[in-house]
Amino acid sequence: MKALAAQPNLVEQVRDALLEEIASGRMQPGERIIQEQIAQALGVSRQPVQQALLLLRDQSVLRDAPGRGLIVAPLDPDHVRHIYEMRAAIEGLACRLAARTNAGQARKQGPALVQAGRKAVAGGSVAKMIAADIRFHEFLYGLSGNPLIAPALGAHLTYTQRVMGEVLVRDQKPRDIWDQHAAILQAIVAGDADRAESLAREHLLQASAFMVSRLQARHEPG
Amino acid sequence: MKALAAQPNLVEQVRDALLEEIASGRMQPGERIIQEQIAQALGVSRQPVQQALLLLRDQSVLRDAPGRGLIVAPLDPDHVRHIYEMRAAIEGLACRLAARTNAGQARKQGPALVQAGRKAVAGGSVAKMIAADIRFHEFLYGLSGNPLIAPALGAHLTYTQRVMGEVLVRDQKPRDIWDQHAAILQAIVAGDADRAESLAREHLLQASAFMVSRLQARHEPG
DNA sequence: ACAATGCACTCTGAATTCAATCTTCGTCGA
DNA sequence: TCGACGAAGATTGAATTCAGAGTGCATTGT
Repeated sequence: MKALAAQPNLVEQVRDALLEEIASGRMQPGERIIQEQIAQALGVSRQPVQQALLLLRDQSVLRDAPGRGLIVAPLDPDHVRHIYEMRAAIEGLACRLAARTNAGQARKQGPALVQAGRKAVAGGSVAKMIAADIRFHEFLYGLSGNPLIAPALGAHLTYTQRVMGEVLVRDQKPRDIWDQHAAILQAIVAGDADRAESLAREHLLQASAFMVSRLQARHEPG
Repeated sequence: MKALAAQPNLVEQVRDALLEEIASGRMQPGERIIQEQIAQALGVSRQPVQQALLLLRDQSVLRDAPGRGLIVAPLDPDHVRHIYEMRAAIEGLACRLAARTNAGQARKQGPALVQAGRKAVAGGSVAKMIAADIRFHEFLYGLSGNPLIAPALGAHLTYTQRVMGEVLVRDQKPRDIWDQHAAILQAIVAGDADRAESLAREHLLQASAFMVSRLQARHEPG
């Protein structure tokens, strides 16, 4: 018999709902968070809301605004740079580990993801491009065999998602990223750990430079 | 005027108290956590306790034990290995960044920490050795200029602290780690990012191998 | 004697209530 | 007219209460 999936508790549900709101842009950076509002909107009490907010604050998706509670963390270019630095380091590790221990699974499941990504780009929907990109990166985390990687990057990925949403809407050069993804995958399949790591790093550093410059361009003249 | 230190809220205090209990070994791995007990022991209600537990669970200091609440996460050798992999990647990044941007501060404040560490080793107190080690590593995080690094490793450091406590009590070869620390510092001061990164990685991979082997040796015959 | 069933107790997740703090708006005085 | 003081309102942190789920023990039947 199959274990029936215990529905996640309210805290998880609230957290996911908030992440969705933020990632989609329906909650703007800087926007103030009022527990009671969230609670009413979701039809729960303030208690699980408060706990979910605590978790999000701890992962700096939200930020303390002394005196006025919590706000959605702004899309600070510096912060974006910091996030990509972390991602470069950790995903580099993920690819190194994946190449060393999981080349087989990479060969089996990877190409489908790359293909899906290229299709999303061809389709032109920003949301789908972002979703495909994130799925690919999460796939890498899984391949690594180190269960600490995914949660460590979870919050940052959400943030990244927001940034990509902001940036890609009007400026899309996402074609080449799937070439890079394919190259990374190839290195993993080949079991070349050093190469997989350095490709992943380069990929993210490039993405970082791109995102930061776009964000700054958007802020300065604005 | 100095911002008067708002005393941390109860959640923080409870979390720190629990971390202290766990790190010191007064709470054993596998031991069950009962909210009401903690609350009474600390003289607060269950509410802040519950929130602190949530945070600790999210950082896998605690673990779900389905049906019986939360337990202190056991000292699993695999988990230790995973932690050190992460640390190697992230601290490698920290040292690279530090070398690139903060050599001056490293030169000014680093040597004192190394000296303090060597003194702690000479003194023979395990608690002080651990404290000095952690202070040095946190110093590195600060030098990096990336504020995401410290919180990302915070929980893992606590865990590491526990492991070191378990291991070092009866088996101490901690002399050379301060030579390694000194070498890392030197590379940072010299602004040699590549060298700083690779030294940091090596340092942690060695530490990992040491800790894991000791833990396994302790588990298998026991 | 052993296994299965039922009951009581414990514990957690969630809701509700309470108190303290911070903000903001209005008014008064210089 | 500008600034300071004060009161009212809003909002959060914390305590208390409530309900549901699970465990373990006792009891009963084979």
